[in-house]
Amino acid sequence: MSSALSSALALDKFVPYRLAVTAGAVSRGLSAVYEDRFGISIAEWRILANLGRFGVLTAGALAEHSTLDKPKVTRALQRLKSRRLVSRKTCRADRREVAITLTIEGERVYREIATLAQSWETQLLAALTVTERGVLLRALGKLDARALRMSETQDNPVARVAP
Amino acid sequence: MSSALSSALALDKFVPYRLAVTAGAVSRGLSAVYEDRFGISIAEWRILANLGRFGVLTAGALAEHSTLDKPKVTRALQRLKSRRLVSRKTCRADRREVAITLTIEGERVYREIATLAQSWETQLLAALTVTERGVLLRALGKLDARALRMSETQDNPVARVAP
DNA sequence: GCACGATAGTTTCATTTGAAATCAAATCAA
DNA sequence: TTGATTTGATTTCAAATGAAACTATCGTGC
Repeated sequence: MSSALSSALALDKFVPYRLAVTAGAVSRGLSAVYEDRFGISIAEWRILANLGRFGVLTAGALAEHSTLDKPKVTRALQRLKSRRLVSRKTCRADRREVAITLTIEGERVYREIATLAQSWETQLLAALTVTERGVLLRALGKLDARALRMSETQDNPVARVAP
Repeated sequence: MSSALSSALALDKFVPYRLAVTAGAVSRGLSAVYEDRFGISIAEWRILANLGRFGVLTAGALAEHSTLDKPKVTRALQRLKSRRLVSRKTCRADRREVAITLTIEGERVYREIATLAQSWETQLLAALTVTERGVLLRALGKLDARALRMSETQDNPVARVAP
């Protein structure tokens, strides 16, 4: 019935669209698990996760690792600080920087959520074969790198993407 | 140096995180291409794309197809309407529904962006082998379905995910 | 018919967002 | 030094967001 354009874009095979949809569904599904149980937002969880993984980080490093913008990091840290899950200390060497670490309580919460997140992921990945999981992760890495590279060269008229 | 927790979650292998990061990079990269050139937002493009693909759709169907919430659809439609890229008509059969179609100009813009988007995707996918592309799309589909299913059964204590 | 609840779409409003401005400290140049 | 510039982090503020309330219409039972 509905008169689609002859040369219409096949959205169901269009990778940017499919990525956005799946990432959204997965993100909402997982965050629901810890948001209502711990009152932790996605941004807050990303920060906890990176602190759990890397130990000490500055606010800027956190922004980079967790791909959050600076104001989001500042605000998430304020909430985490007020709940005593992280502690902040201006760096001796460069007093513009703030070193962030998990408190004991922060580590406890991190570990609880990490366990939950991991078992949620296990259930999710049960939908895939082992091979598919490997290819998926590798493909995501390649696409990520390529997308960033394309964005860079986009703004910069001198540089070109290699063929 | 940085004292990571012994049992830390390996973020670089954690699928929900990797999906979010890659989807974000790809989405930003692509939208930059049409946002500055056409002044079309992501939500607006999704609507154009679905109209281009399906011809006529109600606002509700658009929301479902494009995974946007209702207010977002309403507002995106207002902007598209004011730019005369879509036309609205209340349905004869059920006068609560509004049938949306692309105008001639809307079709033109749709086709232009679709062409751009497709060539952008081609450049992106050059990072992957043909096999990887296939596996990626299939995996995304499976993950999407599974994530939705897990979210449903989460809220509903009776249902359980099959093993 | 007329009340009832359900559904499509819009609007409201308190919250969230993020680009740009700001502040503070470090680094560079003269 | 001292002024100019850059960099890390925070704050501001206008715009976007989305849950809930609302409006309009539909279908159903009485």
